[in-house]
Amino acid sequence: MTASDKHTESKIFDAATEIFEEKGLAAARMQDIADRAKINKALLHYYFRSKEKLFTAVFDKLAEKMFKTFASIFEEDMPFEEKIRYFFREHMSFLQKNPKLPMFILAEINRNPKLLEKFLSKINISNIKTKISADVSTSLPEEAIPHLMVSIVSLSVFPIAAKPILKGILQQAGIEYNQFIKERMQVAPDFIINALKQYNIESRNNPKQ
Amino acid sequence: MTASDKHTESKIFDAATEIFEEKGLAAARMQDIADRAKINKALLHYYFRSKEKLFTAVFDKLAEKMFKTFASIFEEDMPFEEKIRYFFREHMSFLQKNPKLPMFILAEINRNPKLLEKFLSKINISNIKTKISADVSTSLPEEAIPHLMVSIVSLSVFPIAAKPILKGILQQAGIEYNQFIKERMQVAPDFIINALKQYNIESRNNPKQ
DNA sequence: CATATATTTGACCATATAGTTAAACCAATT
DNA sequence: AATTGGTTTAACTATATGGTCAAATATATG
Repeated sequence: MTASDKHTESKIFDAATEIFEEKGLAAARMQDIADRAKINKALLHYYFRSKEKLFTAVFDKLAEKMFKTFASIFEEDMPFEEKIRYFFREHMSFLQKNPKLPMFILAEINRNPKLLEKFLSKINISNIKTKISADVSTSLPEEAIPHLMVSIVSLSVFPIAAKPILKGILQQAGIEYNQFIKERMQVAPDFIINALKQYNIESRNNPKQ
Repeated sequence: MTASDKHTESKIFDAATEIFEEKGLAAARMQDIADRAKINKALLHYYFRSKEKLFTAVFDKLAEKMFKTFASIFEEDMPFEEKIRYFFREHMSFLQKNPKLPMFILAEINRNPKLLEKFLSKINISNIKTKISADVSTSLPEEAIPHLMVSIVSLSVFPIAAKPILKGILQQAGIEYNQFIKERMQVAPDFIINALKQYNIESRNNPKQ
């Protein structure tokens, strides 16, 4: 048993991850995966019975990886503002290192919503709402929490998911994409915190009831 | 020549639009398109020489449709706040009627960035920056304009592009997706305007130089 | 060492799929 | 009615692709 032999399964898995992330399920070719893993195509079917099974293995791993990064909003014990800033730093630098990840997850779930079910069961929404609610209870009504969450995710994920388009447009404006994303780690939390502060001010001037 | 004969080409085009939007280039099948158009597969090749050509025709039309909806930010002659609200109403109700559109464009450009070039040449970035800049010149420094633009697009497009995921998560929280999007037409512009107001307040308290 | 077990490969197979072709059909023109 | 030109179809081809298999090779075990 040579050194490389032992990792055959993980070599295949890694190659499959690259190909699937790049091309998506439909455009990915088993032969391409075999080539990238530098093994015979039949070995793919020896370790993973079918393309579908191999894809599911890869997707589950990547979806796990993706959803995990959202946890940092909830786990850390810090003031709300600091938490938002922390989240954007952590989350966006993670995404910058895995730029294909969000688009892959979005596109594949879009084409097969069944892929989502496994992960939905792991998420406890009301728990999340409660935690965020505690953070911003002084400034936001309960109903606004889901909107705040969606805004946070939109502002962090979209600029990465739309990388090729954004990169192209920024280029025309003489702006470097990676630098722009770096700035966003600061700009986006500022934006959110400002919006909430302003809300606070307005609700103090016009209190409900 | 019967009534339906005349529309063969557009029947094919419409069917292709549906299939491509739903499945993407790689997963779309010429046979499926023919079936949906209720014609023979050979007719596809009679009117559009190849799958690639048919796809390009469809993509160009849809990309045009997509990018056009952003124009409303720039063309209308109204105060900035009103313009933002107008944009979210127009843009998001358009997207709600075409929910597959943003994901289709994003995914296909992601897999083949060459598709972008044709449209980049049509966009005059500095012109757009100038227009927005004039709107918000009192409250925002020049460098912040691209970030504002990206935030606006993120907040409007992402919740539609991520529809299947968002719908699933909202369902768990007992929230109806379409109602949520309707609310967002109001919530998102509020959010943006609040953020800018607050920025204004802070920069007045801490003026540069 | 001999036997069993797991891994790897090259050569296949069946099917799906984009694309082609030649003939049929239809509608207008003379 | 015959001719012409555009349209439509059924049948077909070539190739790509996921998947299989039996033989070969390596590895572990008695």
